[in-house]
Amino acid sequence: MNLRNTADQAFVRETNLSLVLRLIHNQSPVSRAQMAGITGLNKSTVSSLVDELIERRLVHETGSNSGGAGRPATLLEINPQAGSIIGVELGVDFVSVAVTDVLGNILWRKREDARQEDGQEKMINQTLQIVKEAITAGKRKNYHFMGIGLSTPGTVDVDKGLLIFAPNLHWHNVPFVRIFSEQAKLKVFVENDANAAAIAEHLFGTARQCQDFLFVFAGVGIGGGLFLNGKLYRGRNGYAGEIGHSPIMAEPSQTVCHCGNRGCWETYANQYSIIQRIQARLEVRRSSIIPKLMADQNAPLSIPLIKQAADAGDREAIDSFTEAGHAMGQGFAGLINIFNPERIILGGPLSMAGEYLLPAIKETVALHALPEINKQVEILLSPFGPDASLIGAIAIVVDDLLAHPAKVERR
Amino acid sequence: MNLRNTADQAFVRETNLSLVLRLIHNQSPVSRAQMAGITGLNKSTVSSLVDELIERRLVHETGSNSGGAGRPATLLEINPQAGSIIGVELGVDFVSVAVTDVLGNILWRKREDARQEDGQEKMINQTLQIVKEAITAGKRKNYHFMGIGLSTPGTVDVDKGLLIFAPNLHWHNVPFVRIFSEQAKLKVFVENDANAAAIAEHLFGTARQCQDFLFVFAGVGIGGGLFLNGKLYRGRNGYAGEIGHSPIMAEPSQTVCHCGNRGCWETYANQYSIIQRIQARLEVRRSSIIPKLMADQNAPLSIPLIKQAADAGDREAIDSFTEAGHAMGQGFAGLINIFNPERIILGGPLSMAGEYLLPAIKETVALHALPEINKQVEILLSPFGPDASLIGAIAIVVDDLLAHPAKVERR
DNA sequence: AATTAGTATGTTGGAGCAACAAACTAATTA
DNA sequence: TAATTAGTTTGTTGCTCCAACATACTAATT
Repeated sequence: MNLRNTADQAFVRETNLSLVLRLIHNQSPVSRAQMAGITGLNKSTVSSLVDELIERRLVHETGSNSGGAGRPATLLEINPQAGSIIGVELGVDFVSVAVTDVLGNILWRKREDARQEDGQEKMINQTLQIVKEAITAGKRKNYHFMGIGLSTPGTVDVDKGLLIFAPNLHWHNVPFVRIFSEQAKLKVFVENDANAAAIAEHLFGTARQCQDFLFVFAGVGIGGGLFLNGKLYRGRNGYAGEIGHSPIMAEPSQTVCHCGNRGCWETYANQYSIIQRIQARLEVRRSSIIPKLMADQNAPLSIPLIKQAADAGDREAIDSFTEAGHAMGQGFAGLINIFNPERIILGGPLSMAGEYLLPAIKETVALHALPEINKQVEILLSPFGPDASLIGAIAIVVDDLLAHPAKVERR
Repeated sequence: MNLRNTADQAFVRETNLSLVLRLIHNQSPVSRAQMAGITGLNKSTVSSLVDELIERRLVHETGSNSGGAGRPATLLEINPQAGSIIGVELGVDFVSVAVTDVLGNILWRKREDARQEDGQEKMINQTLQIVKEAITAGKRKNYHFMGIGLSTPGTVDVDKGLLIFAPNLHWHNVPFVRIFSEQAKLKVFVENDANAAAIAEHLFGTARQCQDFLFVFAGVGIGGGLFLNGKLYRGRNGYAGEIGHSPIMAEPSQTVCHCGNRGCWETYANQYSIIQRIQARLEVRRSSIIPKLMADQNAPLSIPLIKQAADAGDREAIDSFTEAGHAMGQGFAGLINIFNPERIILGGPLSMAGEYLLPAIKETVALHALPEINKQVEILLSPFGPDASLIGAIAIVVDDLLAHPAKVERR
C-alpha cells in the first residue's frame, strides 16, 4: 500500500511551476511582479519559475505594460507555439477528431459517422485512421504534437488508460491508451465524456475560476461531471456522476428507463422524452409545423428539427422543451441541495435547445431547491455546445501539461 | 485573490510530518523502517520526522518487535498523554460535552436537556457552564487540553468559526469560535453535525482508510456528510450535503416537507415518518404491544419505544421500520449512482433501529442502484450510534492536530 | 532640454532548510 | 561467526526566501 502522499523539493518545484503556468494560462497577459503579488511567492522565485517555463517553450514574453510610474512590466503569455494537441471524441454513432493549440483553439478537425454494429475493431481502426490523417496534416504545417486525449462514453480507469465498460457501445475493457500510443507514439489520455467536458469548462469554458461546479451532459441519457474541491471527482471506481438515475420518481405508469428501473430522472428529461412529447402532442393537434418540416427535409423527428420549429415560433415545440426543462429543473434542484455548487453547466446534444430549456429549468429550481442554497447558484449553457466532449478530450491533455510542466523537454 | 496554493519547504515538512503522524495514528504500532517502506520516504527522513513528533509528545516508543532475523524494530504509538480534547454537541433540545484523549477514548462526559425556547444566550451560557465543568474536572486529573470542537446543526463557516444559519434552532450568525475561545482560552473549531460525524468515521470509526464515503445522518431530517477525494466536501458556501431534499417524489398527496416542498425524500424516511406509519397502523389493527408499552412507561410514541416493541417481535413496529428502510433505500440508491462511494454509513438517532432498517435499505438499493456501481458499496451502521456528532466534535480537533502537528509546542 | 526624485520591475548571491544517499553502528537470528 | 534488518550520522543536492542591487520608466523642476 504505497500511498505516496509524501512531499519533497521536486514536488515543491512542480507545484509552484504548475501554479505559475496555470496563472499565466487564465490571467494572461500578466507580469512576474503581479504573479508574485497574487501567489505570495517571492519575486525571485517567480522569476526562476518563469525562466524555466520559457526554457521549456511553454511561455513567452510579449510586449510590456507602461501604465503608471515605475519600470514597466514585462508581460507573459502562453506560447501558442508550445505545441498542438489531438482530441478524439468517440460517440455512439460517430467519431470526431480535432487538433488544437494549447489554448484550445481548433486548427484542424474531422468528423465521420461510425457504426458500432460493425464491431469494436473496425470502429477503432476507423478512429486511428483519422488520427493518422490529423498527424500528417499537422506535420505538413510543422506542428509539434504534445499528446492525444480521448473521451468516450462509459466508465474509464484513468490510471490504467482503460475503458472499463460502455453500455451504449457494448464494449468492455478496451485498453485505449495502449492501442493509441502504440500507433501514434504520443502520450495518450482517456477520460469519460462528461468528465472530460467538465475539465474543458474548467480550463477553457464557463468555469475558469470555479472550484465547485457540475457539468450536466444531456443527450440520450443524462450524465454528470462533478468538479469538487478544485478537482474532478470520479468516485471509488470511476463511476461517479450517474446523476440521471435518481430513482425516486416512483409513479408506476412511467416509462421504463434503459437501466431497468422506472421513474429515473433522465427518462423525463432526455432527448427521447422530448421526441415522445412531440409525438403525443401531434396526435392530438395538427397546428404544428413539425410534420411539414419533416416532410420537406425527409428527416425523422430529431432535436435539431424540433429546435428549428421552436425558432419559427411553433407552440408544440416550445412547450415540449419547456416541459422537459421543468423535468430537468427537478433534477437540478436535487443536485443543488446535495452539492451547493457555484455553477451548473448544461452541455451535450440537448444544450442546443438551451435557450428554451434554461428558463424552465431555472423556474423549477427556484421552486424546489432550498432557497438559502440556491441563492448564488448560476445555471449556464456550455459555450461548446455539441463539441463539449471533443474539447474535453483536448482539455485532459492540456490539464496534464499544466499540472506537470517539467515533463516538457527544454529546447 | 490570494489563493496561496503555493508550496515551500515548510509545507514539505508539514506534509510529511502529518503523513507520518496519521500513519502512526491508524496503523500503530509501527516501526520507523515500516513507515519508510510504506511511504517511500528515506529512512533518515522518517527518523527525523519521528524525532520531532516525539519531542512534541505526540508519539512515543513502546516496546520492540523481535519477529524474524535482524535487529528488532522499535515500535511507535500515539502518546495517550499527548493531551485531551473537549467535544461539544449542540442539539436542538440538548447539549452534550465529552472529554477524550487523542484517540477518541471518552474520559468524561455530561449531557443536559436544553430548551431553545429559552433563547440563544441562555442555551450558550448553559453550554459554556458544562465546558467549564469539564475543564475543572480535567485539571484535577492533570489533563492537558489541546482544543475544543463544537458540532451544531445548520450551516457553518468553518474558517470564520461562525454558525451561519440553523433552521431548527432559528439561530443566525453565531460567532461560536469567538465566544468559546474567549471563555476557555483554547483553540476552538466549529463544524456542521453531519460533517463532523463524517470526520469521526474517518478518524475513529468505520471509514478509516476510506477516501470516498458518505455519512447519512438520519433523525428529524436527513443530512449528509460528504467525504470525497480524501477530504470533506462542503460546497460553495458550506451548505453541501442536504441530501434529504431531493424533490423528485412528486406525488401530490404526500406530506409537505418542512422545507415547503412536497415529496422530499426525507419526509418518507425521517423519524416522524416512522411515528406516523405506526399511528396509521394502530388505527387499523390492535394486535400491537405498542399502546401497552406507552401506557406502562407513560411515554409518547418515540423511536426508542418502537425499537423496544420491535425487539419484542412486534409486527407493526418491525414493518414500519422496514417501510422506512425501503424509502431510505431509494435515496441511498440515488446517492450511490451519483457518488459511486466506497461506503455509506448510517448514523444519527434513527440508526439505533439500524438492525431493522439496514436489510430493507440494502434490498431496495439492490433493486434501484445501477448494478455495476452498487457491486462494491458497503452500507454500514455508525459504531457511535447517537454519539456520532459528539465524537465528531472531538474529531475535528484531532483532525487539525494530525494535519498540523508542528503547531503543538515542543516540551 | 537637462536634471533630479520617485517608483515599480526584475536579477543576483547567500542563508536556511528539507529530503536524500551512502556509509556506518546496533541488535538480533541461524 | 555470518547474515539480516533497524536505525543513525555525515555530507550533498536543490528548493524558496531575503535583501541588496541594477534597470527602466514617469513626473516634476530647473
